[in-house]
Amino acid sequence: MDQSSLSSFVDTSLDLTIGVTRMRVEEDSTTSALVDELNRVSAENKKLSEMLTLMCENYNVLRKQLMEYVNKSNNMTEIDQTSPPKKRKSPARDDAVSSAVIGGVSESSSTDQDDLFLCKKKQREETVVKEKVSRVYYKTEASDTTLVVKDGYQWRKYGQKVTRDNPSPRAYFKCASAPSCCVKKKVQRSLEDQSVLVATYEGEHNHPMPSQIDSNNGLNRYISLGGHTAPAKGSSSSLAEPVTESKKVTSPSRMDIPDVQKLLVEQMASSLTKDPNFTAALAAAVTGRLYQQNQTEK
DNA sequence: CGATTTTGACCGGCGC
DNA sequence: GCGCCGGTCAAAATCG
Repeated sequence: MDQSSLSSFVDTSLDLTIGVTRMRVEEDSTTSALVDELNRVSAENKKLSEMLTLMCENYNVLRKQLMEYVNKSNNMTEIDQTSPPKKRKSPARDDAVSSAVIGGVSESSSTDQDDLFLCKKKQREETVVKEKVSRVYYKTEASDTTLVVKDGYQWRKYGQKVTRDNPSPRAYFKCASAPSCCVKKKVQRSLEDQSVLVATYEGEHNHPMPSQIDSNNGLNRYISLGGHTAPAKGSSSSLAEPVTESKKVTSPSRMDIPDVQKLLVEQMASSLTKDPNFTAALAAAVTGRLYQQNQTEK
């Protein structure tokens, strides 16, 4: 992904928090000061508009790339489905459902138990052969010791381990939103920045997000969808590469493109609206525009 | 009292 | 074959 194309809308830290109050000019202030102020506001307003335009363009480019990527992934799925599974012996009970559909969103009259069998079977094969793995960074309070990431889905924790490469414990979650959904995620604090939670998602949800509100109102601040890039450092307002990095996208269930787009838009919007610099600049720009209109009407 | 979390035990892969 | 390590299981503890 082209980093440079993204960097343009990353930095919203322009000092655009102009003194709006300054516009409440006292009556005895000179006209030239007013004109200067107006010019400045207009210039900044223009700059903001350009930033917004650029951001929209970048978003469109990203969306296009995502679409292409998803399409490519789907093609790969069809190819990979012919490849033989690797080792790892299956449990005995798997034989009972060996004729079941593996891969693909198997639809059917299968019972919940069958779903679980399939789920486990699929899961095992996916971990070896094909798996969609994405990594997401979340900003949290450094003092927050919980490994909870509010991403809109419901998760059930089934384990916690301290790994060798990172002293902070890694928590293991399974999707609890739907019984037949076997998406897993691992959450661990970043080695480099303890205030950043690294969530690694495996698999794809085969159901809609139960609560999209939660994903925006969560305690954790979303930083990026990204691959192996380092988590954003320093300013918490940084927005890293908004790309879902996947190792091999060949898991059976197809990605729901509208959902992904929606999620992407929500996450971008959430990141922007939570950025104090951006909101301040936006407020200043809107106020400036209103003020400008008032002046022209007079 | 059911649902959820915690945590030690267990399992399988992998490198030596 | 052995030990290490990551991942999962499941009984116990905790919570609402």
